[in-house]
Amino acid sequence: MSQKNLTISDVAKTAGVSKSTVSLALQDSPKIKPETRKKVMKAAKKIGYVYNRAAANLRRRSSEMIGMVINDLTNPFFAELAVSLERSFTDSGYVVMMANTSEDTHQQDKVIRTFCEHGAAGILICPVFGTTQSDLDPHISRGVPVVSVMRPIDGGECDYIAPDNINGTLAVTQHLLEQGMTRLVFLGGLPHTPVYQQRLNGFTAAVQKAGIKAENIEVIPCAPTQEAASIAIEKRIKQGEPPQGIVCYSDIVAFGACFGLDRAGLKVGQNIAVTGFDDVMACSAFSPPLTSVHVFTDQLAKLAADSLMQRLKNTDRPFSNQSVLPKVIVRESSRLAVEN
Amino acid sequence: MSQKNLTISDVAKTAGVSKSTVSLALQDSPKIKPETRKKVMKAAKKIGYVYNRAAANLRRRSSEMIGMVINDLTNPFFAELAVSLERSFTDSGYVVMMANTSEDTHQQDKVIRTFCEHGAAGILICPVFGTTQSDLDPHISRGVPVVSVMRPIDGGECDYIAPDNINGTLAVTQHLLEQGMTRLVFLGGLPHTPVYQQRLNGFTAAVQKAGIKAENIEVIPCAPTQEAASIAIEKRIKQGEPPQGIVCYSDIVAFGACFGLDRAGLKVGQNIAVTGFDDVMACSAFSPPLTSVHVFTDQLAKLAADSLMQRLKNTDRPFSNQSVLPKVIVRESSRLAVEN
DNA sequence: TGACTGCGCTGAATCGTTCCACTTGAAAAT
DNA sequence: ATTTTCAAGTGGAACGATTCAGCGCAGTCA
Repeated sequence: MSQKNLTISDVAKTAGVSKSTVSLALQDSPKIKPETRKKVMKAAKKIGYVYNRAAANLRRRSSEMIGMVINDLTNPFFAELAVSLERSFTDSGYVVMMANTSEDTHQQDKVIRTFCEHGAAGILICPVFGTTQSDLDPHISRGVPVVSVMRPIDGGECDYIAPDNINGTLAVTQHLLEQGMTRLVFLGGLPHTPVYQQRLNGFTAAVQKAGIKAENIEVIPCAPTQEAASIAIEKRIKQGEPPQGIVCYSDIVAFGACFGLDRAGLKVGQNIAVTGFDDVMACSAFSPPLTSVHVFTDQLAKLAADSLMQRLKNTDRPFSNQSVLPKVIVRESSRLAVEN
Repeated sequence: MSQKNLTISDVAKTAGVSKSTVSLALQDSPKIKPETRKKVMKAAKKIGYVYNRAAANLRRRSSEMIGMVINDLTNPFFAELAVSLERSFTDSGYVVMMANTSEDTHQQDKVIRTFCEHGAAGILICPVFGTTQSDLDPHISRGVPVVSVMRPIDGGECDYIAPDNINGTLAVTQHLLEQGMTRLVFLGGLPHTPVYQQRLNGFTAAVQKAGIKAENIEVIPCAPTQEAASIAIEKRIKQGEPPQGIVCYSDIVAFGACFGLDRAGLKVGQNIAVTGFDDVMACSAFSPPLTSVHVFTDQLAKLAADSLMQRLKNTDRPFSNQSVLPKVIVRESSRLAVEN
């Protein structure tokens, strides 16, 4: 049955050299003559040898593997971010393994522990809301660095990379205000989360600066899902005079809002303006194309990956928070007909 | 600096027992008295010990880790499927590591190899279109089973699980025909792929059975993205009398089609019917809610996970193809106003 | 000729765990 | 009283790689 695993020794035997030579050859060591190396490679290919990285890492006491922990892969924004992150790491020669936590703390604990048990060199995490440093500690091997993206870790001894949420919603709200709108809604998001606070703060700052009267401003939180958002906005529209513009917590919320408004008989981009946040790919293909706050996902991913890789080289540098200034991308959903 | 890794021996020392005892205690062996076990656990927690699964797997020559290879995580359907699969495996006590290939064969080769190098017990793959068994072979360690989902592997020596694409589009096309429509379009998909062939075949079978004249049927392939679909359908509408119904290759295509139709001034669910395939979560929150072919993602995931786990127990059972009969979910996008 | 250099390779210890073969001490069976 | 059995735990050889000290050998130099 030859169930036996093929090892470096088997390669050595077929190539007629020693174990050590094979090992060095596989690592492209200059101590091995190119000719010998070729011979080794050929032997390896011939018998179908597959490197055992676990064994290597055991001896070498380090790895190139980084564990990526994502809160919700069914959210297009996080999926796009995850893909970007993965690319950043693999471009630098690291190996990425990914796991989804479905916004569940237990699942999150489990996957972090699993990654550490498998010898991850570092952890990149989009944490579940409310994650604290002491949630993570027991599962992380000593010395394994953590970098968090998008959401902070409470008491976190780690680097943290996120878009500048405040200035993002500030800018997009100003974009609506500049068109002369005076009755605005901030829609979506979970009130107890820091990201919500920041995005709402940006919105509030903009309307206050513009001197808008408080009674013309509404804040309608809801779960950041299409369904919740569409229901919430539909309900609001039924209750009375509609606002002129809706600044949404995220693109997903904005999509939901558009569907809800459509059902309520309002025309987004004509009777009413809607803006998103994140600028996922679907924004531009949407109808009407959705104005959104572009957060430079690729840039966030690159910063996050770089932070983690820096820290792998140099454990004891101070922790840093980095934020990326987003940019408003104006599309049709926020252009109103002149009248009304 | 105490950079030294904590091992089972350190735990043994603090607990005042032997290495072996700790190992057995961690595995909940009945050879260890509960009392001793408690003592060991306490010691482990106290010093912050983290199990080294790589070392264990090395010795034990097996693992509970399965590698999941996904072609495109930014596609909501595959993201939902991936999450479902992950849950199926973790529910059975397996550890899942995931990687995205972005529909790139090289990336796919790389992640498969990486999983094998890290000692994956099995591989679950949504392969890039066109993947053949001989693409995979060189990267897979001897005896590691592979299960593919959604898309077949050419010459594949593996189990294969997918929805019954033919009957899916057949049924949804019939749903349109039953409403008296006679001019239909099949939109989207890449012609050289098996999934496209099957879905188109189902469509064709339905219209033929209904005796629809060939000149009333159009097939418009395009990349299965929102953008491509919206452009393709918009162009088609400009060219002349619109069809009554559009059967789309996938939900993503259908979303794009709806946006394109909207821009072209047609009202989906009133002037024209649109149907999707996959029934992703966003279908029901869409406006109008999208009629789609529900493929029972959870069931597919469960079958796939079970197949892989079966094969891990019993290597030499014959390979099987399983398909799940989908179900048409009728929503507003396919209900036409009586007139027209 | 003998000492030295350095290239290319090898032998053996080691990483953290598992698990088989063994020990030990006490209780049960003869 | 002696043997047997058993429960609970220990010792140490693997697992498949890395890595370092060292070895033979050819070439160089004085």
